[in-house]
Amino acid sequence: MSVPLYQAKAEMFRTLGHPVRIRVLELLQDGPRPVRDLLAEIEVEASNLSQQLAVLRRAGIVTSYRDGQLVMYALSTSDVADLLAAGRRILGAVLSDRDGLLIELRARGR
Amino acid sequence: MSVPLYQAKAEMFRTLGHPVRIRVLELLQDGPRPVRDLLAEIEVEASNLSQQLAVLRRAGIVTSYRDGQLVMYALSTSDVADLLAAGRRILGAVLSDRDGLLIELRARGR
DNA sequence: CGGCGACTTGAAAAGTTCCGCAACTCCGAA
DNA sequence: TTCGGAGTTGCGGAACTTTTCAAGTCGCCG
Repeated sequence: MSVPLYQAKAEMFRTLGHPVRIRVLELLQDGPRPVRDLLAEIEVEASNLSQQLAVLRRAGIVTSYRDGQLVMYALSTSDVADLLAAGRRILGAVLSDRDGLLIELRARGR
Repeated sequence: MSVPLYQAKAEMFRTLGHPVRIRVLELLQDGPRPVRDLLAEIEVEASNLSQQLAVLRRAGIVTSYRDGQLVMYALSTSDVADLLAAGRRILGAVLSDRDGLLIELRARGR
């Protein structure tokens, strides 16, 4: 066992710590999607999205495959959805006194 | 409009993405603890630990208070424990997928 | 009061991550 | 075969984080 467990955990959380990556994961919660779709929903350069997807792929959080001329991405495990849900709950708890984000959180769930 | 929600989420995950901070949170899961204790369990300089604690404090994930000559830290919400548990599950899923792949590769002599 | 132990803060150096650009690969259609 | 669309990769500089060291605060004991 070369990498200590707490370091592997830290790496995993750090992998989620980027706005584009969070948005990708939220979109993938509803099922696999082609890069084209992700690109249409997230305002970012193609090369930037591609780099963020590579980060998620390297961490083993998503998988990709080619379907004809499109490249599809999917969550590698549905546990990711639980993690995002737990994150949402903490954000709710932490923001509950200040910052109007809480209202947005309740209204949209994402 | 304040900070977009997906950015607040990303910041929260980024906050957890550091080995020392993960260890602190794991130790705090069993209840409040003084800095002295944390320092004894985590191999790091006092000033470094203090900076990491400040990061967690600023993010609202932990709270601190003074008790006599000691400073105590505690999780600000028990939801943090759920998040760590969800992280652990994903790590398990991701690592076992990798192992599975490794075994398959070995079996095929590639 | 003065010193000590327990922490925190500030600031600079060292280390990482992010981002746009250009160059690339790959597939399918003409 | 050549073209174009869909993605990916490499690179360098800007932006951010982490670490370290020195100096600072705070409460307690003698």
